[in-house]
Parts: sequence; structure tokens; C-alpha cells
Amino acid sequence: MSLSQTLQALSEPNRRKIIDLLKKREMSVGEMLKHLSVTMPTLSHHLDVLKRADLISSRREGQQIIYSLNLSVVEEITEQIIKFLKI
Amino acid sequence: MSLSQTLQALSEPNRRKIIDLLKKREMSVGEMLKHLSVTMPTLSHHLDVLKRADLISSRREGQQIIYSLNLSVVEEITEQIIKFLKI
DNA sequence: GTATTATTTAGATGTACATCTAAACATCGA
DNA sequence: TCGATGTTTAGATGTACATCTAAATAATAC
Repeated sequence: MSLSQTLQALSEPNRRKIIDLLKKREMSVGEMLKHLSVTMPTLSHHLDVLKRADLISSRREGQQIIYSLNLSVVEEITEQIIKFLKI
Repeated sequence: MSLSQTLQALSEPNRRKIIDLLKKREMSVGEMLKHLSVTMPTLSHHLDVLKRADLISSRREGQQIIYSLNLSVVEEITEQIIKFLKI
């Protein structure tokens, strides 16, 4: 997971909104859909981007798929960004 | 200057390299050129992107144009990113 | 089996980005 | 007026991204 990939992933507003939602609590795709103005396939795409950047994870629960933040990765990335921006 | 724009600007490796160079000291375009594998117009373009994101500034000094980091802006942005990523 | 929830693929559109070469401009020093 | 240093424009190329609709596929619950 490169810093480029992470920053690129976080540069899209809908994806940052997803991160914001998942900071509060884990959530199914259907729930997230209510908070965003995109279609299901588009949301799936954004989730895929965030997943490939290792920022989120998913697990199945019945018919639903529950997404959650990868807390440790987020912290790690925060460190990386701080280190890079440190003057 | 939106967070999207900032993250987008920082997601390109050459531009991060420019930031890294300017963290050490201010530098002319010709000097930066020695550290990057791009043509002068391409470098000019990247400098323009970073400038529009308010991350760097320039001043003329004789025939040269000297670029420098906007320290206060970088700190501000760091705060913004930390705040966003804060769990 | 059928309905629900989500992913994936396909096809399409429109936009943005990175890069180059070549050439035109602009600014300054000598 | 040259030469040096950069910027900008123009034209071109190739890639990537965000988005949609429609349809196929997958997994699970009932």
C-alpha cells in the first residue's frame, strides 16, 4: 500500500464520507447507501478502492455485508502523513 | 483550498518529491529539475498544481524563480488531515 | 424456489491527469 | 540586444477516474 494510493483514495469526497460514517460505527452497504448520492455499483466501486488501500474491511452477516474501518492501518497512515508533512 | 484538492496534489510522487526538496531549503526551478526526471514544462505544471493548492510560494531573484514551502499552510493541512483521520 | 443484499461485468460517457515536443512569451542580467 | 531562466500555450498521446444503466452472478434467509 503506497502513500500515493492512500492519498489518491482519500482525495475523493464520497470515499471520505464513507470513512466518516465508519468512524462512528460499522455499517452495511445498504445503510451507507442512504447517506450517499450514488448508485449501488458506484458505492461498491468506492468500497473496493478503500479496501485495496487497506483502509476498510468487510465481513458477511446474514444477507448483509458489514464494513468497518481498519483502525490500526488508519493510525499507521496518519503517522506516515504526519512524518511526510513534518517540517 | 479544499482537502480534496490538497490530497489530490499530494498523491503524485513527483510533487511529493518537490515538497521533500523544499522541506530542506528553498530552491530554484533549475535546481529542482536536477532532482527529478521530468522536462521543464512538466515541472512547471507540478509547481503550478502545488501553488494552486497553496502548498508553496515563489519569488523572483534575478533570473531565477525561487520556490519555498508555505510552512503555516502545511501545518494547517496536517491538522486537517489528523482531524479527519482521528478515530 | 424466491426474495434480499451485494458484487461484478459490460458498455458507455465525460472528465481529468501526466507526459512529451515545439514554440512562443516574459523577465532579468550583462 | 543576447543569453539564461522560467512560464505558458498548443497539440498530441495514453491512462485513469467517476458515474450511470442494465444485467449477470453469488450468498443467504425464508
